[in-house]
Amino acid sequence: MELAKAYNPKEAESTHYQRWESAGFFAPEINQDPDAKPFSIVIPPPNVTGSLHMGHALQHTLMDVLTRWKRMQGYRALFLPGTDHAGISTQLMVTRQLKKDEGKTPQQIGREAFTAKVWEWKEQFGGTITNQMRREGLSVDWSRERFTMDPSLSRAVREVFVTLYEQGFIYRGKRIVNWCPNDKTVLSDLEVQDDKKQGKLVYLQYPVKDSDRKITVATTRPETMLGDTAVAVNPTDERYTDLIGKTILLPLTGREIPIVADEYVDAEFGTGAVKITPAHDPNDYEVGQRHNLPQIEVMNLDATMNENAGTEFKGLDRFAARQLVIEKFAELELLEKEDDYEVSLPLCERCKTIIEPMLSTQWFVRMDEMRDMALELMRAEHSPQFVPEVPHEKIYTNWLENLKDWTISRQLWWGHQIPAWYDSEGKIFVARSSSDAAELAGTSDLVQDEDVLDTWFSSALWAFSTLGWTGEVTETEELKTFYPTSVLVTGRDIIFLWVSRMVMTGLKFIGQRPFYDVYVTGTVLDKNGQRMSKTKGNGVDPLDVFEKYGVDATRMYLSGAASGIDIRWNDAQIENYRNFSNKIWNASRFCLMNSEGAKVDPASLDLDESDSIADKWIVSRLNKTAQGVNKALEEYQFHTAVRLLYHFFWDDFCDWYIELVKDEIIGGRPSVVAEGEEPPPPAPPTAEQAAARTRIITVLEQALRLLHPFMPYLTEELWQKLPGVNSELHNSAYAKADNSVMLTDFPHNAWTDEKAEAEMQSVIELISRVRNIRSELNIKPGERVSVHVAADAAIQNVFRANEAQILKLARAAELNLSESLNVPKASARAVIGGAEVAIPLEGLIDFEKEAERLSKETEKLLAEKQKLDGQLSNANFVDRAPAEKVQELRERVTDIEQRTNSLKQTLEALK
RNA sequence: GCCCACUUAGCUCAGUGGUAGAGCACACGCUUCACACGCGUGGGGUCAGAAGUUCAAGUCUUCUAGUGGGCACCA
Repeated sequence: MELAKAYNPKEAESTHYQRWESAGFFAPEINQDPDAKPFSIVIPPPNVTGSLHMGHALQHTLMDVLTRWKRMQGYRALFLPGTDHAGISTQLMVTRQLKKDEGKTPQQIGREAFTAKVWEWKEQFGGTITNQMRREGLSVDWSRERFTMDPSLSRAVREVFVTLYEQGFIYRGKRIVNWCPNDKTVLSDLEVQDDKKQGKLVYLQYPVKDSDRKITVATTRPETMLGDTAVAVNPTDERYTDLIGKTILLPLTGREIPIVADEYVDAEFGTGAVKITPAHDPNDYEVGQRHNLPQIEVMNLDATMNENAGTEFKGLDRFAARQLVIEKFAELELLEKEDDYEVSLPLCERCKTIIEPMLSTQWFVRMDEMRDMALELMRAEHSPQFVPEVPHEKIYTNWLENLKDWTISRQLWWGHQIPAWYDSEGKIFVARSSSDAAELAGTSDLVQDEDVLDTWFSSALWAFSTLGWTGEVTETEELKTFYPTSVLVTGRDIIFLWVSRMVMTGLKFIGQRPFYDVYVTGTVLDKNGQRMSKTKGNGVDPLDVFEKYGVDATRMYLSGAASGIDIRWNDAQIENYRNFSNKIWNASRFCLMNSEGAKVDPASLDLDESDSIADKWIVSRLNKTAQGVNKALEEYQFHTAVRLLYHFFWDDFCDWYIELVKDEIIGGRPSVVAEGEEPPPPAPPTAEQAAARTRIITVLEQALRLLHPFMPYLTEELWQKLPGVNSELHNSAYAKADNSVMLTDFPHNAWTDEKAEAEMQSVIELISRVRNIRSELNIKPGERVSVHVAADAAIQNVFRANEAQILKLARAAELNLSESLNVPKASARAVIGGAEVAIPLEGLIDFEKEAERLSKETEKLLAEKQKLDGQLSNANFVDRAPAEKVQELRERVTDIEQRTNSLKQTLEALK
C-alpha cells in the first residue's frame, strides 16, 4: 500500500467523524461490559448562538482527550454536549437584528412575537457551534444533547425555584441593585466589571440651617445630590461633633436633611463628610437603613432624571444632570473645587454601559444554607478537587465565605419566566404551573411575573438536569450511572458564576456533589500576552488554525500547552505539531511500504531473551511511555503526556528504531534501478523478515492507540490502513463493535527491560560519538571510516550484535572490537560509558582541528570534575549525603579521570 | 489596601532537593531509496536580585523588583 508523501489532514477530517457518530461509538451504550465503571463529563454549555473561540477549543480538547482515553480503558464513557440559552447576550443579538431587519424594537412587536423570533434565530444559528464541535472531533453523545430551555430542563428550573421559595430561600424584595440603563435589566454582582477611569471629585458646599457654616462633601456623582436625604460624619470626628443632629439646607431642592453620625464614614478621606443618597448607592442605602432615612429615587430606568429631581432636571440624562448640578453650584458659589480623580466605574459586562445602582424590586436567593453545604464538603472531604489546587481552591472557598444573596430576576424576555403569579391585589403565588397557581389563588385571574431568571440559574442545575432530573422525576438510570460526574473542565472566569453554584444546587437537590474534580484551564492569550477579545480583534479563530495546520496538530498543541497556567499563542509550536503529524504519517508510510507478509499482532511484542536488543529496547520504551501517559492523564498533566508521546515517537521510534531495523525490513526489495528500467518484482519476505515487519507495525499500532485521544483523525486514518486490524484489538467492552482505533484497548503493559535499554543506550552513544567526530572534523559523508572500540566482553557482544546497524548509521567501513586499542597515532578518540573509541584519520583531517576538539572536550570534563571534587572533599557531604549518592559521584569522577587521561594521551600523540 | 501566581537559552515554555531540558530560531554538513513539514552535528544559561535552611537549592523559607491575576475599598 502506498500513501501520499505528505499528510493531508482534510481527507481524514472529512470522513471518520461521521462514521464514529453513526456507528454509535460516542454513546456509552457501545460499552457491552455490564461491570464497566462510568466516566462522565458534562460540557460547559456554550452560548447557543455563539461560535467557537480558542478557549472553547482548549477546554473541549482536554475533555475529549480524557473521554477518549477512559473509553479506551473500558470505562462506560459519556461526554454530554449541549448549549445555553444565554439570556442577555442572545436577546441583545436578536434585538440588534430586529432593528436592522424591520427597524423595530422588541417592545413594538411584543413578548410573544419576540420570543418566537429568538427561537427562530436559535434554530437558524444554533447549529454553528455544534457543527464546530463536530469539527473539533469531540466524541460527545449527540443523542443526549441538551439545551437549557428544553422542556425537561425548564421543569427542573421551575421545581428548584418553587422548592427554594417554599423553603424560604427565594424571596422578592426592594433592594439596591446593579442596573444597566442600556439593557434595562438588573445584573448580579458577578456580571458587573470594574473599570478605572480618570474623572473628577467634586466638592460641594451644603449650608447648615440657622448658621453661617457650610459643610463640604465630595462626590464623583454630583447628580445624585438631588436625592440626598442626609449628610453623614464619623462620630469621633471633632471637626463635626457640634453639627451632629443639625440640619442642612440642601441646595437646588429646597429640602432640609439631617446631619447624622455613622461609623461608615472615614474621617481621613475627602472632607470627612459624606452625602447620603439611599436610593442610588449601596453604602448609602445601608446608612439610610440605620438612620431611618427616606429613599428618594431621582432617576428613571433609562438613567434620565425623574420628577423627584426637580423641574429643571427632569428628563435630563444623568451626565447632563451632573454638569448642570455643577454649574448651579458654581452660580450659587457653593462649588468649592473640582479635583482630578481616578474613579472606578462599574460597567455592564455585556454592553459596557456604566451601571447605575438603583432601588428596585427583584427576586433574590438566600445562599446561606447552600453555601454552608458547599463549604462543609470542602472542609470535610476536600471536594471538589481543583486542578491546579493553588490558587483555585482558596479563591473558591473565600468567595463562598463572603457570599451575598443572589439577584436572580432579569428584565428580559428570553429565558425561564419566573413561576410566580400575581392576583389583582398583587398577592404572590409561586407554583410549578399556571394551573397550580390558580388553584393556590382560588382564581385564574392571575398575571405571571414578567421577568425571567438569570441564565446561570438554569446552568447551576446542568449536571443533573441534563441527566433527566426534573423534580417530578428524581431518580433516573442516567443519574444513577453518571452522577456525580467525573470531572468538570472549565475556565477560571466561571468558577463563581457556575462551578460553585453547581456544587450548591447539586448538594441541595441531589444530595451529592456534581463532580469530583475541577480542572481549571488557563486563558489563551495572543502572541503578545494580551487577552484575546472581539473588540481588540486579536483573537485567533480555531477554524482558521484547523484549516492551516489540521485539527489534530491544534489539539496536540493545546494539550501540550495545558499545564494550568495561561497559554501565550505560539504559531511556531503548532507548526511543530503539524510537522509531527507528518512525521507519524511518514513513519506509517514506511511501515506500510514494507508490510508484505506482516500483520498487526500484539503477541509479537511478547519478547524474551532471544530477541534482539533493539526489539526489547523499543518495546520497553513503548511500555514505559504508555505507563507515563496513563499516569500523566490520571493527574491531568496533559503536557507531560504530550511530551512523552512526542519524544517516544520521534526520537525512539523514528530516529532510532526504524533506522536500526530498516535494512532488515526493506531487505529483498530491489535497490534503485536505472532510469527507464523496469524494477524487478520484490522477493517474497522470509519468515524472519515477516516477523520483523509484524513487530514494527505492531509497535506502530500501539503508538497510534496512545496518540489517539490527542490526534483522533490521523490515528484512525492510519490505523484503518494497517494490515490485520480488527475488533480483536478492541478493549473487551467493545468486542462486537466495528473496527476503530478509538475502541482499542489503551496500552498499559508492565513489561520493561532495563538491561536492553542500557545496552541500546551504549549503541546509540557509540553511533552518536562517531557522528560527532565526523561532523566536527568535517569528514565527508561519503568517507567510510574504521571504528575501533576497546571495551569489556559484555559491551563488545552488544556492539557485535548490532554491527551492521553501527556500520550503517555511523557510515563506517569496519568495526574493530578488542580489549585495548591498538591504532595509529593519527586517530580521533572519544570515551563513552565503558568503552574507548578511536577512528584512524590518516589523510582525512588536519590535526589542529582534532587537537582543538579534544581540548574543548577535556576542558568540559575538567570543569565538571572540579565541581565534583569540591563536593567530595566536603566532609559534611560525605558524612551526611546518602551513601549511594556519594558512590555515584565517586564513580562519575573515576569515569571523568579515565576519559581525560585517554584524551590527554591522544592529544600528546597528535603533537 | 489584602491575597495569589509568574520571572529558566534569542523567542515560547517544561523541570520530581542530587551532572540545567524541549520546540522554534541560529551555525555547519547532507538530493543517506518514510518524511526538506526531513536527516546528522554544534554553539547558546549568574535559572530576576538578595539573604537564609541544607552535605547539596532552578526546586524549600524570607525579603526586594518586575509582570499578570483575584478580592475589597473607591464619598
